[in-house]
Amino acid sequence: MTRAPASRALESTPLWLKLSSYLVLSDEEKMYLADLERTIDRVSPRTDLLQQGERYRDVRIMREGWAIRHKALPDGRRQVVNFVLPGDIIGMYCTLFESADHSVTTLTPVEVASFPPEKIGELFRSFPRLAAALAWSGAREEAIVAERLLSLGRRTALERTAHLIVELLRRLSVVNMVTDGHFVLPVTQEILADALGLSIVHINRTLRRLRDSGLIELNGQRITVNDVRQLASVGQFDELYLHLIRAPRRLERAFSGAHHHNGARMDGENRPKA
Amino acid sequence: MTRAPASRALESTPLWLKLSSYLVLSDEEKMYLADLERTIDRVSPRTDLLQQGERYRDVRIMREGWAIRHKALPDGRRQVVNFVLPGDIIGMYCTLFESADHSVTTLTPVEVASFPPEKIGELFRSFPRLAAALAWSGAREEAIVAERLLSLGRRTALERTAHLIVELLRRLSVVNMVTDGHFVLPVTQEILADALGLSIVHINRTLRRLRDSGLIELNGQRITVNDVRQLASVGQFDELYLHLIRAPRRLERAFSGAHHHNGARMDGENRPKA
DNA sequence: AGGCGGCCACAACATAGGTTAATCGGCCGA
DNA sequence: TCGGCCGATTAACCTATGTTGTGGCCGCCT
Repeated sequence: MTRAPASRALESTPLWLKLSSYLVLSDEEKMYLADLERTIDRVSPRTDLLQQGERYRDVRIMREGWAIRHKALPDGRRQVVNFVLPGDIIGMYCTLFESADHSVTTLTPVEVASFPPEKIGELFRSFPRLAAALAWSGAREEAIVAERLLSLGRRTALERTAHLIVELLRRLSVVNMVTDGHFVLPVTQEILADALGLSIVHINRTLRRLRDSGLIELNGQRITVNDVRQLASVGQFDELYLHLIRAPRRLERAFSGAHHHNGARMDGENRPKA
Repeated sequence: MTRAPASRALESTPLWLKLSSYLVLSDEEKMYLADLERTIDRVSPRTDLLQQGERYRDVRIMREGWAIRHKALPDGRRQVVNFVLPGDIIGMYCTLFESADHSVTTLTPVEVASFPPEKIGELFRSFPRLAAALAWSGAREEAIVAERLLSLGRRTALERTAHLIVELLRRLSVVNMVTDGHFVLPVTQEILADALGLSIVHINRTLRRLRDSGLIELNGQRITVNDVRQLASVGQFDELYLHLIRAPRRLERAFSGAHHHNGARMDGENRPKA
């Protein structure tokens, strides 16, 4: 793990992009966020950022690369709970727990920022709108896991696989990682299998079917989605669960501090005072 | 739905019991919590407290009875995401989303409290320790869903079923709903099937196996767990994911407000449970 | 260059779990 | 009291997915 200076503090980081799709945030908030992303580590592929049973440390922001959040059974069976993509947060509520009930492992070279969990409290106090945006990001993660539960419980292998591909497409779009319907999927079939609750052989069969039907193409790690509509329909994909809609108006009342009398609007370009 | 006056405002509600297992809270905090639970509704069995696609309204606290959180596919297949037990919160972060991606339906007569979501912001500002405890409860829910994902993806039918029974036993214990290893399981086999991603027939077979092996007994809605250890071992149950351990010390730094000088210590007279 | 390990691919076979269908008992409303 | 309905139970049969095993490709090390 290499620690490196932040090179693009005031550029648009993936997290910033993601949060911006939800809430218009002020420059001041952008600066605070940039500060959270100041301490940066570079991590090699196939490295654990966190291990099941281990004590939690810092909160982390994924800036670049892919990782997986996964849980293992004592006998080695493994389930990938979710993919960690640029702009995702790792262990946002880690202070609340004594130790981690899952592992996080990098798939590619990764760039992560870390900050001490106390910052979260500070955030809620001083930048409630930003905190709300982060809370949204966290709640959305839960929604994604719940949707994957629906997949594993009630969708067939073909449906699950199609659904996952569309989900990744949508999530990656938000952070500008999709061009013309294709993106890099730095994932072995074993990992896909562990994410979808299938055997590696069956994932292979299923991908073949999707390729044969012309819905997707695979060249190495690049996947091209030829017909999103149809793929989404195969996977019974309904993007409601991604909660991509902008923040509802009522958010202001709930999260902005009553002790900040600045009249800031939740959906405007206004900003609360520090 | 009948609205009724709160009858036991200052008694120990299930939520209070649950939070107390995590954090020792002050009388002031108890009173604030009681205030959140002041507006109470009674709801009949098989009633939706929330419907997929519907706009979110209030935050709710389950005080009595059971409900399920579930998601449905357009063709009717259904997955139960989680059981909502007394002391659980429904839609804690509901302000953040425009509309619900799941439904919540009662299984028994239910007593729920409702409060407007703005209270959550107030909570974070004025009662940070209580807010931390609620955040813990929410984060734990996510952990439970992730563990169920592991079940559906990688555990066999027998393992899943055993695991769920032990999980319910543990969760119900915290709110004093278990006596001598037996509790009321107000659930049809169809619901169990939908929770475990199995067919109704196969759940039946599986329960039979568990009964035949003497691990559990079923009489109507009462289930008796004869040998928790062994049942846990069948289900590869590791309670780590329930995060039942008392709040870590570092919590105080993160969540307590810097502008609050109430002298309450985050870890009170706590000690980790054996 | 040769060998090795990781990953993909596919065929042949095995099985956990799904489906269909029939029976039974309990509860409730007419 | 008599249906009628809902849920549990079980048997017989079926299929989606798992398992085992082989071969091929490619990159990497020595």
